[in-house]
Amino acid sequence: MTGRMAMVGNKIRNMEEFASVSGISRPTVSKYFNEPGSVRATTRMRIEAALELHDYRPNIYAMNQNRKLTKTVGVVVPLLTDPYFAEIARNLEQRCIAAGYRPTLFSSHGDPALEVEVLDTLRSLKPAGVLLAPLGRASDGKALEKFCEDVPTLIFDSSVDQIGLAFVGSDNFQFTTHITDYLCRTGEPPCFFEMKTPANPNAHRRRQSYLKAMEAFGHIPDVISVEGEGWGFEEIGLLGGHDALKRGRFSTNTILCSNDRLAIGLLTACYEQGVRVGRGDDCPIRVAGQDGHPYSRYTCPPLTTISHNYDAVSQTAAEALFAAIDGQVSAWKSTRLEGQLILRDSA
Amino acid sequence: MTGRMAMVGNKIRNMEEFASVSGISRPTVSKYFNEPGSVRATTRMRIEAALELHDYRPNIYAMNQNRKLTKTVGVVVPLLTDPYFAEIARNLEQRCIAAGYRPTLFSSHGDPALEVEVLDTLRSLKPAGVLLAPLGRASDGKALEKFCEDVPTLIFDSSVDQIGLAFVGSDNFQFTTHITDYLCRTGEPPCFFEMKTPANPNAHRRRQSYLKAMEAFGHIPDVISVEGEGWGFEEIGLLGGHDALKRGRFSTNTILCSNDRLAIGLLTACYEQGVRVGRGDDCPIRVAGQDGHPYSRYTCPPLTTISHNYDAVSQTAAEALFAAIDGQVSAWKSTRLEGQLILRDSA
DNA sequence: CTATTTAGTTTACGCGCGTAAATAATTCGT
DNA sequence: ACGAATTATTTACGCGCGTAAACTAAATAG
Repeated sequence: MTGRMAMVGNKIRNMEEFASVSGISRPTVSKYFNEPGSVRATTRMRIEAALELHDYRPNIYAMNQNRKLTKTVGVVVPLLTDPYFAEIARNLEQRCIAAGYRPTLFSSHGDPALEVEVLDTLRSLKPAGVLLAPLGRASDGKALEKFCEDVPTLIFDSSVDQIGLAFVGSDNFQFTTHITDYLCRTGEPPCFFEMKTPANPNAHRRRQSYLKAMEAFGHIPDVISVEGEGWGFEEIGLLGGHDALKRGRFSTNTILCSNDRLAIGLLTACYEQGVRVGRGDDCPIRVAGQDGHPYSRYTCPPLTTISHNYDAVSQTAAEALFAAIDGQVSAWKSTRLEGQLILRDSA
Repeated sequence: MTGRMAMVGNKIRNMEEFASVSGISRPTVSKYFNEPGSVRATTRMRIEAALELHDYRPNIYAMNQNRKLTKTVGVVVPLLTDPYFAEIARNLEQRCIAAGYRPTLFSSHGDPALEVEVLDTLRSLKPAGVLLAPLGRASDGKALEKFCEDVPTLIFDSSVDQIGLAFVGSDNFQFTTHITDYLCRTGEPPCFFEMKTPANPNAHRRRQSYLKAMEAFGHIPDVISVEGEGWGFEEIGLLGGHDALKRGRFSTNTILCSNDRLAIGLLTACYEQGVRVGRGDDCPIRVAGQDGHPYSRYTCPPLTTISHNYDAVSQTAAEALFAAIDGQVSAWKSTRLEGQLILRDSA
């Protein structure tokens, strides 16, 4: 229930009118809307009292026309239909609102051309800042770089060069090292299941990290790279999994997937071939993922994975952006947060 | 690759400047940006040639300030982290772009208060129209109705009274009747697994439809309503499923779930209790869902479901809205599209 | 080639608000 | 209670573009 009731019949058309009914001058009312704390408490209360009665809202187009920086914050993710990005976008959105910004959500839908268009649209919105998760490998690096010069942009999730204000994401080396370590300690050392041409640079880090970890533990690594383009990871995992299973491609009984969506597809392939997955003695293989995907709890068996710290990533990203918007200049830096191992039945 | 290159050094600051460098008067340039087809072909080409060289974009705030209706179209869904809504939002977004509108995406995040806030925000954006999927039962009906009076709004997915321009969604009666029929013909008649207090009115239609279908087939219905509030359907299905399995609550070997997300949770519960699901003789139960959730292909076993016709729903919804925006008045009507049975291994 | 239609140009105003400068009123410290 | 500091008011201008009116140039028809 908002407090708006008993509105007086005559609608307020603009700030001028609202100022007169509230008994405050227009410039002061203007100040109030741009920063409620910038007017005296008594004045603020009088304005808010008038607001209750007349439910006036300033015209956002007129507001933003002259302002150098708007209160808009753009949030861009590569693919909103991926629950991982949907979840982190939701998280960021709420932080923006809490900080007094107006978040606007965009998805590149896995398409580099669309990503550039989104950036163009965003530029014309004159946002105070942008939280951008690039497509990765497929991104138009030049376009991203140019955009970052024009608009205060914080890169998250997957880093592309050293652009923008800063980078915040997960420590993919720690992810893979940690879960590889776990798998080695609890059973056969894992082979690594991944896409041959991943869309995301994090995938490369994870493979490298797997190779390094296996070497450190004195095991022979085995990477299974499956075909498949685009962002339909589950389907790629399914098809690649079927193929690898049929050809006996897995050299150990433990499979570490490059990400959870791939693992979800692989689990389905295992199921369809009657291969029971889990850590029990009756299970011929174990499967683990990486990301802490919202659905990883509900796979069969529930997926052992190493999860992003969603809260910490989005909090760090949002706060870094807001600080930069507030003028706190600081050198570019990369923050990579550790993930948390989530032990479930699949491995 | 956009055609923008070789930009001249001096940046264009406004339409006045752009008009002069393109050799066209400002009012004509203004007409062009509002409707490229409204200027002569030769003029259009001259403007577009200048556009290649100078990459000017009109200030959208100044544009929208005076225009009665903007080119913005709001797309509102109850929960963007639900891949079903994410998918339909993506679909609608692309149709808006194709039709020359600027879609803006909003999620109510399952919160009625947020839904009202989204509507308020939307109102101040002066959108040409809105595609709104309400939260349902929890929505503030008064607020929705008032909003629909102010803004051309098309309701989709779940209908709330007879508000807005029209309603477009799926025919939930057909959904449940069809899949119930299938289940009855291929094995034991199903019992119905649902939430006791569903957030969405479609759930009520589905239960009623189940009851009616069972009666028509001469079977005794059995509805299992599980506890649980909110939008975490998988979790509710998981907990409710565990409970129902332990207590031997399912009266037949076939379970029809009110929706796919509930089914996903139930499948996990079955797995965790060692109950094999499928239509084979070795499987003690069958499970079916409803919605055609993007992940239903990847459950174990893959989920038999009845799928929304995503394309048809979004196309019908978008076209109805665009027609209304173009001034084609027509009486309120409700369009409910049939779903398609997707046979997989779970039932 | 002229009459007529169609499209572009000039000119001018207004939208709703940000914002600056000078001034007036209020608050606060002591 | 007084002067100093803070905050509000008055006045005025401009942002970038939509849009209307009167006019002029170009395209089209016959």
